[in-house]
Amino acid sequence: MTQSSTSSPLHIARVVVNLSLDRLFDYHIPDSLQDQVHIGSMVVVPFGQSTRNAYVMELGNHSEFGELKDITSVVGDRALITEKLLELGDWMADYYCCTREQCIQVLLPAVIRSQKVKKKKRKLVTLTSVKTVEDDAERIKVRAPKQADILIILKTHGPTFLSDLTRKWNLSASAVKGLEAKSLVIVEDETDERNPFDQFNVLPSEPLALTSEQTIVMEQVRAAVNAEQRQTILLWGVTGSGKTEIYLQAIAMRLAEGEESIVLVPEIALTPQTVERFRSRFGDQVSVMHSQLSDGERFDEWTKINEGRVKIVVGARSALFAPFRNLGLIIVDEEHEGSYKQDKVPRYHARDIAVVRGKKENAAVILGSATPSLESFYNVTQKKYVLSRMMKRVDDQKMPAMEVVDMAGEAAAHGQPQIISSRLISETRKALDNGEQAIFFLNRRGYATHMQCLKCNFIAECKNCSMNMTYHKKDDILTCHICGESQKAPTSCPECRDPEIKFGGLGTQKIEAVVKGIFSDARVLRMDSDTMTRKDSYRDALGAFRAGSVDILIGTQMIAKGLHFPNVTLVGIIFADLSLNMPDFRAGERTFQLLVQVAGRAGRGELPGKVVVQTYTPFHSVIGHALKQDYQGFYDEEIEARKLLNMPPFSRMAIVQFRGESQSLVHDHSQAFHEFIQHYVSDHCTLIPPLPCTILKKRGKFFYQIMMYSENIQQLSRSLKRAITDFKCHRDVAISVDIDPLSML
DNA sequence: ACATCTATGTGG
DNA sequence: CACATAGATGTT
Repeated sequence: MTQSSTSSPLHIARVVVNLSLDRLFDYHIPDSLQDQVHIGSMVVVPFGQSTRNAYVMELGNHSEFGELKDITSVVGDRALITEKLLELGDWMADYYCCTREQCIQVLLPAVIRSQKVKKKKRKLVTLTSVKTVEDDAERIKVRAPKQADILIILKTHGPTFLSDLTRKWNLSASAVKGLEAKSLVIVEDETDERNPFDQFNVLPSEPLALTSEQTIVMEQVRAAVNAEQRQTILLWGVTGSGKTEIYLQAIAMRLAEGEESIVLVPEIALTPQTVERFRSRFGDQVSVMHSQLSDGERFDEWTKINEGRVKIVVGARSALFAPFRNLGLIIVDEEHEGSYKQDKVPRYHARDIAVVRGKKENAAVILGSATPSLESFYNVTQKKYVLSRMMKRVDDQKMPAMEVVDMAGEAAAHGQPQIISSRLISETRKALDNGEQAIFFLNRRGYATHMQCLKCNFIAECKNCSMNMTYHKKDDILTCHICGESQKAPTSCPECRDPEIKFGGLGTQKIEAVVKGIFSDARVLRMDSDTMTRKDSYRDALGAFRAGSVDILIGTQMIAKGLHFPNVTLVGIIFADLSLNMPDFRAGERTFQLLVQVAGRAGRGELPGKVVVQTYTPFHSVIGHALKQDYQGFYDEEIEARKLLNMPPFSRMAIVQFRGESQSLVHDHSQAFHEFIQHYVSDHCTLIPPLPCTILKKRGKFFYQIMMYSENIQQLSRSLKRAITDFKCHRDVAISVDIDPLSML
């Protein structure tokens, strides 16, 4: 229904109810609420027997329905979702094959939706009369000494929060009550904004002088912004080429025009270091959004943005939906990062949606990476994005020297497989002797990946998942990395009672033990999700490494990204084959990105860096390109392969997944759906019949999937939505759709 | 999601 | 027949 531009007020609101019905319902707007109901408002409506929250999608003055119920009330004093963001949500629901309500869940943070958190109110105690305070204190001293104390404190410190009086001065609230009764003080609610930066004192920073490469890129950014329809730039800059300074100056440029900016950073890279760079340049105009914020902090940050009190947001994936109204720029740093894809519905990719939001709100978009995703680089060749390149490190630092060690040869030489090669040992020794630091990378935590009985070949497997239990030596337990189930490690085989049990497969704990054995003089720190359990442990660990109280840092994913340590001269990649051998067409791409990113941690200061890559496939072309840091070479080869196999970006994918506790039921329904959907999709769509997922069973549920390929993903998505609505599925089988999946597991 | 309606099944 | 129970339908 189109909105008519009559002068008569619009009495009818079309809303989506906070249930996943994906339908619009009409309600009458009572006169009393007339000026409070806008598009994007959150309202309370009677629905069936109960009452529910709903979001206003459209306004009008005509309805197909006869009897309309009244909107009960409006939540908040202004629309909680901007019109543009609502449009974006609709677009996402269509594209990602999900309901509008599911998209609204990501547009509006849960703390805002639930309305459980309010602006924090604290009771502020103020003197009624400063002049007479001393006389008053003297007068009440005998009968109420505590009350007199309070008066003196208020005299010297001015208005004070009740909580501070009770905490710092150990005074009771009842004493304050007494004063209030005597009308000597007044107690009132004062909003107190939580400030996540309270503990930090940030020194201001000035824009840096740009290198010649950076100057050229800034010109391209300016051109992208000045274009009638603002453009998307792919900023391909090697590690250490100064991408962040580009971001900062681009933001400053928008700020000068009164426009807002969003900076997306992978969650794992959202360290205090990163935040500080933005805070030091833009101070209080920056808001930070990350998963560690408390509900209260998140509420305050969101409110600041919605009320226009900050102009810049730095945050992980969900910060893309910051409710700015005059957005000028979106930056997606490390755009190739898989963590931009949300793994629950709606399974959106923040980089792709950043480009869509940029289009809708005419904001420029900068996608930055040293190792762009195949999709993004392909989009450059298709003229969808503009390419900017920075091939030199600032200050003319050299790229680290990379060398490969053939672990098969190493094993032959020693008569058994080795964990740390002699080459890596000697390089580490050299670095340690020079007082330099080293990083060892292995993307797998735990001590051993499996526990096996040498006699009967029994392997400990999780009872909820089709997965081997990983051995963790520290607690002497076997644990499942999927469901977290753990048990005491047995001392003999649970099947045949044989005491000879073998622990096979490398994890970071094993590396730690081996490294400590070889370098008994070195201070070793392991960083993985097992050691980084406390809220601040990540910051503390990195602080210790920075301060030089750690020589060798061993870790998983979490040390691969964006860390900047000038004293690190050596990076050891323990087992490069790990990611290469994944059963996924993106394994090569991911390995290349990982190797180049990890290598980028070396030689970031005065000292040159060295990288040792250990692998059993030293002549694999992906490893070859990574050694030469040759992105273009890698891209050309990989894109050719994708073309031959008609894989993304040449075709687009959707995965339909079926899950349930009964394997046969799940299997049968996936078969039935495969039959069923034939009638819904066009000939251009390729259907792969249902297959059990790589990990068949997770948390007691079985998984089967149908893969679909098409040139036109939007059309495919729409057909899928219709098919799923029409398909009669058993209650105990759940269907979920992943559009543009990143992983096929 | 939840209430309500409808078609079908079961006992004896 | 009464009653139970699974599945479909509607909520403005």
